[in-house]
Amino acid sequence: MVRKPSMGRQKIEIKRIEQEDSRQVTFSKRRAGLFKKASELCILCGAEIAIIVFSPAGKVFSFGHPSVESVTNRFFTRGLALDVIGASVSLVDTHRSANVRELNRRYTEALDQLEVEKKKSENFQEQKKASQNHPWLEAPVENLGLHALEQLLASLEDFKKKVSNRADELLVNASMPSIQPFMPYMNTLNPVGVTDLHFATNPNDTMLPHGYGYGFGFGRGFF
Amino acid sequence: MVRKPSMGRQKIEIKRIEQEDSRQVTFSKRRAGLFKKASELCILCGAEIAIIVFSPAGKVFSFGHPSVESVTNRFFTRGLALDVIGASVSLVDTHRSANVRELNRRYTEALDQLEVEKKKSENFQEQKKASQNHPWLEAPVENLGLHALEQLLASLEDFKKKVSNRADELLVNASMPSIQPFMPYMNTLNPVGVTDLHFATNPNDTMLPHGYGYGFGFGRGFF
DNA sequence: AGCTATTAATAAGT
DNA sequence: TACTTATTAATAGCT
Repeated sequence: MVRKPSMGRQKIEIKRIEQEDSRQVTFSKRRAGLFKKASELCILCGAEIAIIVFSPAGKVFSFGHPSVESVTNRFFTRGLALDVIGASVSLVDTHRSANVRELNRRYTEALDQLEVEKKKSENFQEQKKASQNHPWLEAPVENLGLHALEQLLASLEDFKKKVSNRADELLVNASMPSIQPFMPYMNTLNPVGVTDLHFATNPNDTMLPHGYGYGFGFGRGFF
Repeated sequence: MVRKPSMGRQKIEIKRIEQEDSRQVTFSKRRAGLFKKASELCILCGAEIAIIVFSPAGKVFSFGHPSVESVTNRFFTRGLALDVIGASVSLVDTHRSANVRELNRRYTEALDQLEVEKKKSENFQEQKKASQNHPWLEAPVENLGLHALEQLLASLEDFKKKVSNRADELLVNASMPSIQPFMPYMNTLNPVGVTDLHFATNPNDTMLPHGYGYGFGFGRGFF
């Protein structure tokens, strides 16, 4: 047999793949990889995970352990006590109203807290603006002794950590799209899903290609 | 220095990790890995992804591009014609459900925002504490954008050189007693940190831990 | 939190 | 779409 001189895996930059074919291949491979990782995380750590993936073409794929619905329901009703949730399932109007009132109360409460926190941050920002220009960078190093230099370097190290933390913060929290207009339903076309039925995972997971109309109202039955 | 003969990565079976501590660590590492993979898939292929993860302790983490809300809405309304949605329940019920859903969404949103704000405050407190010895190091890092941070790091680098030169002077002129405590700082101060700013995560994603200490029955424990 | 030795994932090529 | 292979990326076990 003649050996094939494969280039093997090459390093790639994480940016949009322009080549259509490669993009599709990469999508398939990586989606499979993602679901596998999720599955492993569930098994290894007992986590509950829901993943929904729309391909650029609009195909849907989902992974859920124990199921997408259970996890999303839990997510969207989080913060509500069990009795509240349980009561809501009854679908009795009276209870539903009570649940809505409770939810509303908590929402108001959260907004109040948010107000307080924002004020804190504002205060903080104003305090800091005074030193905006970093005048300490012009510090008279020439006059310092070795010991002082050591301390200075220690402080610089702390400062560098702050900068790193800030960078992390930006990367993680940067643009929380939280406050944005409610997404209209049906704003995208939904083509037909493809096959991805075989996958070595826990049978208790759901890992599905979609394309067949599949509807249970968002959060319905819980309020 | 004697080097440590780390065992390196070992092959593991994919089954529940019984050891509590290891499970925690693995959960954190792999959750991070999962979100990173998701982020890359979004960027590389233009996919839209929502991930919701509940740790065994009940803590929630989510990833969303463009947001968990938009993806889940798209998912749960997929394949349902508008009239079907309307017909499934009475008009009144439908509208009420929509309102409750919206309320719930805003509540969730508010909790997320709160999360971010609290983190900011925490960061602030830590910085305040850290910079007490050198109050002049108190710069408004938390107000800076990535670009500003890069500039700041550049300045920091210049400053570090000044400090280094000064240290060299002292060490050359004096009889070298305390080189040891000095060097470690030099290493950590190296401005390679600038590269950290370019982590390839799309700022349009949301990647959040949830529910720190809000006493809704979640968020306790280490996960 | 960091650090390696390894395993696991995967970009290209077929 | 599936298989192969050379590499890169993720991470298990320690500190």
